[in-house]
Amino acid sequence: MRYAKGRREETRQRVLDVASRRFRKDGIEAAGVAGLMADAGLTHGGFYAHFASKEALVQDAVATALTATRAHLTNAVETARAAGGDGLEAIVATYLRPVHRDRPDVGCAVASLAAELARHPAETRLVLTDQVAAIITIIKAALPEEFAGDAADAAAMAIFSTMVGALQLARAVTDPGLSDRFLAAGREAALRLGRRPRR
Amino acid sequence: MRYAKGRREETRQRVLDVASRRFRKDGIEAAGVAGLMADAGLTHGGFYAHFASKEALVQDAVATALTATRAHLTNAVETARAAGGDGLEAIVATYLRPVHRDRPDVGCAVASLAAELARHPAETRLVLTDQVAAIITIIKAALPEEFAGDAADAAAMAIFSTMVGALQLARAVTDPGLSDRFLAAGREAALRLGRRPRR
DNA sequence: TGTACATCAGTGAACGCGCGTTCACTGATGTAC
DNA sequence: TGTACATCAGTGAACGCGCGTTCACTGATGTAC
Repeated sequence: MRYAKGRREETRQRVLDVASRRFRKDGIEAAGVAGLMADAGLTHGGFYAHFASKEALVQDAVATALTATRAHLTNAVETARAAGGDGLEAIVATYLRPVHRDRPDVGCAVASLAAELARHPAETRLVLTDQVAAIITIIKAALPEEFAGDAADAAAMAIFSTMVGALQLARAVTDPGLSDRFLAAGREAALRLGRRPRR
Repeated sequence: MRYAKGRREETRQRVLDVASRRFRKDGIEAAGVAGLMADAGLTHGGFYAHFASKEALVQDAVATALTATRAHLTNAVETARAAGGDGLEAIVATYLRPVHRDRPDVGCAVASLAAELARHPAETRLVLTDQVAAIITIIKAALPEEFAGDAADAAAMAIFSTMVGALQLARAVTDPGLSDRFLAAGREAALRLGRRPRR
């Protein structure tokens, strides 16, 4: 049957939303096309009316997920600054919160998928690269004025690396106390990396 | 046929070595039992004479891989100290070397598999947890004397988080220059986290 | 020492299942007259 | 305004393939006599 005007785009968005959550929760390989479509209330055959391949969906889903994560980070910075607080503190507190550890499905796709995406085609890794660069820019903008140029880039990259690693370790480890300590150690370290070195 | 005395253990080790490399290179899910056995020069049916399940192999392979990684780190510390150098510098330089980024198959399984292992059964995650704790202990022992107790643990956990995150980002990103800068930023940050805060 | 037999690592076919993708088909809607 | 028809998102069966696991079987070796 032919469907009403905005329906096609609406369906595409629904599949994209389902995929971006399932990929982050279960991994890309473990989330099959048929299951994603079922979650979106459709049968699997219709998938290719919206995406050229599963890999094309992965690219769109990674971009969608990380665009949302960037919005969360930007919003955290703005809210903190409006209240007279520190932008970097807001980023670090948001990223290394227990709820972020416990809800990978709505969390940062870099933490949940970077290792898996490293094995994907260059086109897919390029999407990730652009998103990572944009996140680095957000962190850089939240750094104190003392940081400039290459030093600011390096600090932002180190802070992001620390947050990604700490979140993953907090998720992987079975001991809840150790998990909490990875989050706390990551927060403390990320903030320290955002201060001007005293040397 | 019945085989010579040490043959069973020899075969088991060969499968384990193949698995620990393939898991790190391709991911656990992407490395199938049949393929692993073929790489070990065997047919897939014999797999269950050595391992109760693929998950049991995963547990052994993760332990094997990370035991080797711990040995590399310990060795780097000892070699550096014997030459009058710094233990932490040796760890950081070893971990965030370009060759480690480019050879995940023989590298740290935490960097390549932490996110995937976070979705595995508790028994498997426990193996990872023990190995992570042992790595933290190695890093802690390479810290300056000023660090003590909880502060030393936190510093070691932050340093490991930074190294894991930086290595993953260096692997995932398509831009070689950006990749190198993630390694360099990670090295600088990890070393800074290993110095006593001046405040 | 020589012979008979039990052992068991390894083989290869088969199990049911899910994977990504293709394709002939459906049928309510938008468009053309 | 009313009718005929083209459109195309979505359906569901089918494609070949690989997955983890099971199982009857093989046959050189170690053991028992």
